[in-house]
Amino acid sequence: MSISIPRGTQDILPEEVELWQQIETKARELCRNYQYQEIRTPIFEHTELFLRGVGDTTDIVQKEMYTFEDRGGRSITLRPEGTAPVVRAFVEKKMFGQAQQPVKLYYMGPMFRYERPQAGRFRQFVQFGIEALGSTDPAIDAEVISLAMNLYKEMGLKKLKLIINSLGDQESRKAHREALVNHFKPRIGEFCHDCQTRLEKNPLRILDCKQDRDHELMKTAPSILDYLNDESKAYFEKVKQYLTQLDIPFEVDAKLVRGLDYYNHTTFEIMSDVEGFGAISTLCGGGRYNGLVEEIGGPNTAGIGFALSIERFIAALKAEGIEPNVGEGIDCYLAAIGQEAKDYTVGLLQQLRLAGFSAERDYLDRKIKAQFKAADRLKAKYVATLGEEELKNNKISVKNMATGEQTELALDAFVEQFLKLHG
RNA sequence: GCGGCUGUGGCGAAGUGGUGAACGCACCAGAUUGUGGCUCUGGCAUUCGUGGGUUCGAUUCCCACCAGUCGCCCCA
Repeated sequence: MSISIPRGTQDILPEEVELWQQIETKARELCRNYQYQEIRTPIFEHTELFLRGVGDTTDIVQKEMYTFEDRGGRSITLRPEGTAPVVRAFVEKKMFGQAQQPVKLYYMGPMFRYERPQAGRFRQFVQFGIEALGSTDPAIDAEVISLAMNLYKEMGLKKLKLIINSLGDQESRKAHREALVNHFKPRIGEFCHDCQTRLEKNPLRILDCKQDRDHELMKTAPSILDYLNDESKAYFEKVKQYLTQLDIPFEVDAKLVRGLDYYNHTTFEIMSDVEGFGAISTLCGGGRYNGLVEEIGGPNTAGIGFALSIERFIAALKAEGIEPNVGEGIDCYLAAIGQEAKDYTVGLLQQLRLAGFSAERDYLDRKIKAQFKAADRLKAKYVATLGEEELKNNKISVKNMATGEQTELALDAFVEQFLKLHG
């Protein structure tokens, strides 16, 4: 073994690519129906974008970014998530001014986070995500959630769990934040080191702490849902109403906070509910981020979106025993005996392919028997054999591999006659 | 960043401190000198992750490192 693949990355081999493409195709199709358009942003951005966009108290920024200095001395970061880059493009290309509003975008591509790999976690992974910018209608929250749910369902996943929460607007968050600080401050010494830091920076995330989850103050902690002002409460109710209307079951979890700083109002997560799935069961996460566009330097614009990982999608499909459709066999394998015949197949092969058939031949100078074996492995529907006899008589033998039937076609009209035979 | 487990041919997998490292699958060849899927026969690891140590001797014992894997933190 010489050089190996970098830690946390993976080669997706042809066999596996089949499933990837099925998911990608389904996602694009769904986006078309929902009227989300693809946007492609660079794989790296100025580090500053993520510091501002993702939030400098987050784990992503604090310990997971692939950051380096380029030759011009600029600090560059491989994108750890897709929302900040999309918002950057939205602001920079002034999409807030385009005729079609709200602006509904989707992206699909690799993201990078420097983490210790484990089941369902990679250093390079592929996210599919959508963003709807410029609307505060709760119906679009439901639309975003439903797109993700429908993608999973259409690929065959059954065991899904949707969890939603509302963090409320600025005013509600502020009131809740104060209540949290007052609640934890007197006894913060009993909490883990991280929580002590969180108290000042982002007390909301204390609720998310797994280490101190059993502490009595956790159970009595003020719930965000009790601090939503009337407007926020009404908004959340409307989102839930639409989800119900769409027959999408959900669970409300007031502790669902999400790791990124920019969220407000609706947050949600879709988890796999399959027995024996890895420790990481979150398939998709998202939420509303009404202040983010302004933070990045654009006009006050509402936004909501989600991101899901294709790797975890595939893991969930496998956990539920869903197999990709196996590829069809090839139409014709050209077997040849003797150099003259082998030379002749070069042209025939091209004719077949240009006529729309999938066709293959032997390139390892194998014997006829081995060529048939290869054809069988390719699940060839027909094998056309060309030898001295055929060449002499301007014929080519064509065998139907399923029935074993063999017929002869005119060599100089092979493709036309094969077209009829193949149907 | 921390912890558990693992590291033998293309893949799966047994094994022992001491001449030649089971077996299965896959692959290749032949039986069948121009025809696949079945069967039979034969072939296929100067070598047991890397480096060091213990020993007369190590794939097997010890240490370090590396890699994989699962979990913690956190996330997609």
